[in-house]
Amino acid sequence: MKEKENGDTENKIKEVAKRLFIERGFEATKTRDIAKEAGVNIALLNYYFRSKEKLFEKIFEESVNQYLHILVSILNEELPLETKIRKFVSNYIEAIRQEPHLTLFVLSEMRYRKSTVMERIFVPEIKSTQTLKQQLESEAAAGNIRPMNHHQFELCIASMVSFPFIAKPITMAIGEMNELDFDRFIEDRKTIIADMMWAYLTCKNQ
Amino acid sequence: MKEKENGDTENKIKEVAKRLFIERGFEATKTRDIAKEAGVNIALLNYYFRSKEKLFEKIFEESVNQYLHILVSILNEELPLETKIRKFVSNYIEAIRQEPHLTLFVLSEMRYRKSTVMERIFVPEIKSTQTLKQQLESEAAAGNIRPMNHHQFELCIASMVSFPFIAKPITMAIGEMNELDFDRFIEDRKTIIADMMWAYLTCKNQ
DNA sequence: GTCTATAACGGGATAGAC
DNA sequence: GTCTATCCCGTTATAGAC
Repeated sequence: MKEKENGDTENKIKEVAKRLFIERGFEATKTRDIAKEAGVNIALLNYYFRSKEKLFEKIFEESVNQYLHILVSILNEELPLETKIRKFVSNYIEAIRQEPHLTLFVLSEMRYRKSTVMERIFVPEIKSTQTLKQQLESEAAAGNIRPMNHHQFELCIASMVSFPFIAKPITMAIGEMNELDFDRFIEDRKTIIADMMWAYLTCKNQ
Repeated sequence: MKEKENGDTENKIKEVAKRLFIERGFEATKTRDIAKEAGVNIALLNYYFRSKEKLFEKIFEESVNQYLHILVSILNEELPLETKIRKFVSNYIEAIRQEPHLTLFVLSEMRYRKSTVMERIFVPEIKSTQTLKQQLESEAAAGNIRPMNHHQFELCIASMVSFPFIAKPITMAIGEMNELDFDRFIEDRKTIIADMMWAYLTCKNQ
């Protein structure tokens, strides 16, 4: 009876599969590679998950959930607007740093796979975030900031935070950066992005 | 002798292949699909391009070039900074509208294919764009704008412009948009993005 | 649960006729 | 140049022993 120290083969497979899927995408990931790196046989993948497709769907759904929890949790906190923006940008960046390939993975798989994940999970979860919207509206009504569509607002932040990671090879090549330079570049961005959003909302000299 | 009205089979193949590669990526695009949609046989692909790999490389290189010409041409024009920003954002958005899948295609293929395209073409082309950099520096020296690293500046614009297209399905779902709504949303962004960049650069009340 | 062996299939590439 | 037929490999999935 073979018994790995911590037992669970199923999790080992899923863990490896997740890493490979995220790095390479669905098509480029071969079941053989997953099995090999997990130290088991292909037959086991099918024993636990029935098919490559099913295994992928499970992982994709988990990834989307993981990605969402990064975002949503912060948005509903009770904080003054400027503080919230700064905290959100900073946490968002840190979260992506933990799993830098996740964004591009989700976006590229989303494009030609008509997964039901989006309607089932993504949209409901995101729409639960109404606090920020109300905050923008009331601050604008009070004349403290300029009025702004909250979707535009959110998309600006999401863009500026995640794009450098999505386009990391290009960013690094153009700026002639090494890994350390890139980290510093991203660190600087925390302030820049928050300042920029805040400048736009509050700037008087238009 | 079969002669199509406009002759060139080779171009027909390349055209179809380009569309499919851009829509689906390298791995998910099958030579059989290309041949079928081009109305020819697989043997012809290899006759003209030797292999799927070679065909792809050619198309990928062309796509990168196409993408770059969108960007670089505007950046070197002699225009006042604010005008240049507004024109750049607007033209960039229009260019992406012509080929909305191109950005995600280039970025996702870039990630796990160690193509030589980037070092050979991308970097030299982008680095030819020094005008904007100098402009930012001299305006800052004159006290007209706040000092800002030009890579950060460029990346902010590129992010906010291209991200909504990369994440189009998500953007549309969250905002409950149809195609027309999305177009309007993007149209609004032209002003928002330019205003935001300009507000950041010139805002006094920090 | 885990393995070996093998079935079943799909996909890229080529030979050779026209 | 363009086709048909075919090869051959890699990949997914399953049967069946342990």
